Parts: sequence; structure tokens; C-alpha cells
Amino acid sequence: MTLAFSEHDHKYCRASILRQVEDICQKQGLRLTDMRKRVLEMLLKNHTALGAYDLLAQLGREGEAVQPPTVYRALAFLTENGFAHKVERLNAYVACHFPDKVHNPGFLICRCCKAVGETCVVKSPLADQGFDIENEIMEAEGVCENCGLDN
Amino acid sequence: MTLAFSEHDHKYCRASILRQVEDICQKQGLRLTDMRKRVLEMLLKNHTALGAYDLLAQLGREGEAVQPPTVYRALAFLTENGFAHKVERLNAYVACHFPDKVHNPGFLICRCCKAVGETCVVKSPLADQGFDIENEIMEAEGVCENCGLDN
DNA sequence: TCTCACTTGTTATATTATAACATATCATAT
DNA sequence: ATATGATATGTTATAATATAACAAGTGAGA
Repeated sequence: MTLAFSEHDHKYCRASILRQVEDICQKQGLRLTDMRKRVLEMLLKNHTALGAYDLLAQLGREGEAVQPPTVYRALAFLTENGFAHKVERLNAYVACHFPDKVHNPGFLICRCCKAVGETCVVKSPLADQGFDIENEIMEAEGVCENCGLDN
Repeated sequence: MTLAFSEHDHKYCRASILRQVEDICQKQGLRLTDMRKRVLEMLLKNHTALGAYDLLAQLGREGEAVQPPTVYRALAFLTENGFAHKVERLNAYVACHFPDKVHNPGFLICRCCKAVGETCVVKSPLADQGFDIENEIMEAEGVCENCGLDN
């Protein structure tokens, strides 16, 4: 059962991940600038994925007239440092649930409630003698436990 | 070792897959129209993924002034029926290597030669009690055997 | 305080994909 | 063989996602 689909104190969840990211940035001399932090906080709001233009619009609503490159740069920083991931099937982004672990993310995407659960994939099912895998994504779509009960 | 990275008689490989698709269409009453077949043949040319606009341009070069929806419709037919897959990380499309098997595709993408190998993933590493997985993709990037030897 | 690296602003445009409606084609029933 | 309805394609326009290129601002250490 992944975090996104289980009841939990999300306020704490959010704060805890943000704290972890801040710590890592501190330690590694990475600059979690205001813009980067705001984008991360938006992604942490809930367990759904947000598109770059959703983020853009939200910043707009908050009074920041920001252009696409600004958002994409923040996302680039977050994804390159493992603080967020792109969900390729959705062309959208999520905050990483395990910012302190180097890992390949595996996503469970609920097509009902749109929540996205993340798991750390440790052993690649694609491992193939001869092919040197550098990184890997897994994205499953389906119906989460909560939505499955509802029908 | 997947097909795409091993030496093989690609002329035969191509023809064999096309034949399989034709048979399946025959049996299932699916119409492999000229446009659909041409797009599939282009995807079968080699083991790299092609973008929709690559296909469009190639059709253009062959004298067919075709618009995007035409290509996307052909791709929709091919992917919906399991004759091709979209490689999400590349926003590009490949012919399926196993058109006769219902499966979730796993891709090995070589960042050197751009070849894409396909495997049938049978057991999901994301399987999670409670979440009902309907379909799943896996895409690994790295260096294939042939390119790894070259450096 | 200078300087250099890094970050963000700004403008323009590239790339990927789809909506909506018109026309053509095909399979089959008559 | 032809009318009919379903399926496929043509056509125009536009949406959605992403990046290039250059200017300006900011911050940490020399």
C-alpha cells in the first residue's frame, strides 16, 4: 500500500518531505530558491500530478506573472536532484516521496481519483545481460483501493 | 538479449511481424488500410522509435501530403490494437515485436544508437495489494551491448 | 566591492497532439 | 448494382507541452 492511497496526516507528510529536501540542499550546497521551493510546495499539496502549465497558472493566480521557462527550470532543478519526478504518461510532475533515496520511481496512477502513488523500484524487471541500464521508469495505470471500493 | 540489439535478418524480422499483423487483422476483422500499413512499415524499417512528425515528413517525401491527424489516427489504430507502442520518454512510436501476445511492453532505450528493444513484461514489480493495475509501461534508458563495446 | 557562477526574466518559437466538421471509402443487405 | 450505414481519411484550425536564445538580476566568495 503506497502512501498516496492510504489515509495519512498529509500536512505532516508534506512538511516532512519539504524538510528533507531542505536538509539535502543544505548539505549538498544546492540552492532551494524561492521559485523552486514554491513549485515543490505546489507539488506537495496533494498526491496528484500537476502539469507545468497548471503550476504556471497557479503562480499566476498567486500574483506572480511567470513565463513557461521559469517553471520548467524549477522543474528541471527538482527532477535533476531527485526532489520531483515527471510522470511521462501524464506529462505531469509529482514531488518525490523518497527524496533521500537514490532510486528509480515506480508510479501507480489511479484513473479515477488521479492520485499517483510512488514506490522505490529496487530490482529491474528489464535487467538484460549486455544492456547497461542507467535509469528506468515504471508507470502503471489502474484503480486504487479507495476508488475500487466505491463502485 | 532482446531482438533489437542482436544481429538478425531484419528483412525477415520485418516481414514476419507484418505478416503476423495482417493475419491478426484478417482474423479479427480489423482493417489494415493502406495508410495504417504504411505507417506500420515505416515503424518496422529499423529498431528505432519514430515521432509522429517524422512519419509525417517521411510520407511527405514519398509524395503524400498528409496532415497530423491522419498520422495520429493510424498510430491510434496501431497502438490500440497492440501493433505498435508509444515510448513515452521519447514521445515516439515503435512497432510491437510481439503483436500476437497481449502484454505490457518493457523498453530498453539505447542512448547511443537510439535502438529500442522490447520485452514482454509478465510480472509487475509494482503489484500492490489493493491497487488494480490495468496496464503498465516500463522504459529503461542506457547503453546497449553493441554501443557499450565501442567505447 | 569585484567578479563569476548561477538564477530568473523575456520574447519568440519548436514540438507534440487533438477538436471539429467535411468528404470519401468499404462491407453488406437488398 | 446500388443504397445504406459504419468506418476511415481529408482539412482547417488550434491546444498543450516544451525549449532556444539572450538580457538582466542575485548571491557567495575572492
